[in-house]
Amino acid sequence: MKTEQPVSGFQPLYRRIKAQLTERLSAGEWRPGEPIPSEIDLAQRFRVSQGTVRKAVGELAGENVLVRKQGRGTFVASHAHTRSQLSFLRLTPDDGSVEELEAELIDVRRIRADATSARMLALPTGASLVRLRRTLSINGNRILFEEARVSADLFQGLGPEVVERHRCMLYSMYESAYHVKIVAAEEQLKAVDADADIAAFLDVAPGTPLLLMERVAYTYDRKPVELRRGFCNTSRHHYANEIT
Amino acid sequence: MKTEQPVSGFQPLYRRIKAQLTERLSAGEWRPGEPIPSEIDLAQRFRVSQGTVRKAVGELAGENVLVRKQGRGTFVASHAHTRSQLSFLRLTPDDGSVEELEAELIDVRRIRADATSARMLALPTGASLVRLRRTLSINGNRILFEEARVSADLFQGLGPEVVERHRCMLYSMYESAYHVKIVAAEEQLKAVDADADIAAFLDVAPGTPLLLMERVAYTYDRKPVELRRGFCNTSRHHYANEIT
DNA sequence: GAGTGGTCTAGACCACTCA
DNA sequence: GAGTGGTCTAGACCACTCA
Repeated sequence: MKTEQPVSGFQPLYRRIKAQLTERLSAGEWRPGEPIPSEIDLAQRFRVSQGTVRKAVGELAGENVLVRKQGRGTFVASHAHTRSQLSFLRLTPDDGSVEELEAELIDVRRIRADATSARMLALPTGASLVRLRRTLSINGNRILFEEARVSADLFQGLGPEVVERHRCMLYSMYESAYHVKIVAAEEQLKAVDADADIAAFLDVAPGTPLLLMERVAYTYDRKPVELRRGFCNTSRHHYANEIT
Repeated sequence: MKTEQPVSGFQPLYRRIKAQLTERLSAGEWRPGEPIPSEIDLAQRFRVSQGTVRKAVGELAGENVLVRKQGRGTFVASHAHTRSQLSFLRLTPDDGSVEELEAELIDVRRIRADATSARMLALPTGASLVRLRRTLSINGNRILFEEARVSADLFQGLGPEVVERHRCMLYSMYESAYHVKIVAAEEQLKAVDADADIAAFLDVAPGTPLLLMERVAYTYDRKPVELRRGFCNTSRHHYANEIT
């Protein structure tokens, strides 16, 4: 029997259940890839009907936080178990699909957060960050240069070895090596000219138009944990988006 | 009591209800902006429980085909009634929001469908199309040049007068003047250099990097009805996208 | 065959809107 | 106060997976 009342505004029961599930996921009670208890079990624990649990789980499944598998159970979504490892990469060859994806690490360094990075990561200016740079090839064509920035505090000991060990799959690494699960992201896209450095990395002439992708990635409760900036050669590839 | 059985594979009842609702929407039984019958009413008509109707309506609401308003009813989504008239435009100023949106029509012409356009619109090559060109300004800055192509057969008599009369709000015009409701779209983005023509329209130097947006817009049952191609000056604006 | 999520029902009651 | 969508329950049964 729940005793607390919402301070203001109406919060349905299933949302409070959802909040409790999110809290437990965030605390690591159930790890990515693992099953959570069955709906009947959860209903008994929370002393609500199965329908109410289903509604809470349904919303989390809709947000790709949980994955339901009929006949098997409900699982914590995992970047390691995503079939393509590409769930957050919207780039596709103009003809055909992504058959092969290869990342080449350039470097991993400690840097100080500038004012903008700090604000976007909700850290103090000057906070210690880890900056990782790499290139990505799709089907053998190197088309993306990107850099990622994360808090050095949250990702202690993050260096080239850890990255290589996880085959450059960053979100999968964050999740298994640092227990930081990326659940959503916001991207802003622009068209820019390649400067000399990036042109060299992508084997194009300086001044070539590139698609600039800037991303903020969030963990549970919309806490920002990673900034990413990518430059993509879109001469034979495009960014695909569905609008509804 | 339903008698037909699915030919193969299991189709739950609520999906058949959903299909029937879609059919009626597509046939124009309920028009954009109008309410559909209440859930209790629909449940009686279809001889199912309210819960089953709710599930069908819920999926259509999730696809932005219907809009539920507690205490008032469920309405057919309408581009004319969307608050911002921008539901499909993902462009935002880097600082601030879209306060004012203004379109300037360039021309409206009949053209023949090239092989690609024809294929994407599921029409024969050489079919008659209407091509509309315009520029768009956000908060007084002209940042987008775009052209739209639709079947001349489906949009009979589409000329500059019709467009102007609807204040350049194309999807709203398709819906009210031609009973064609756009419900979804797919976009592909690239970075390109401005050619002389487009540079002139956007008041930029030729060679300026622009964001190219190519879109296929669909009506009910994923029937393609419009092709659009836009070139955006992203020096002070960006394309915003949410990834989950 | 046991266990899981998925569907469907009937019914009670709640939050909200509008006349 | 009538009517709408929104929540919640309890229970039956179905589709699917796996040992």
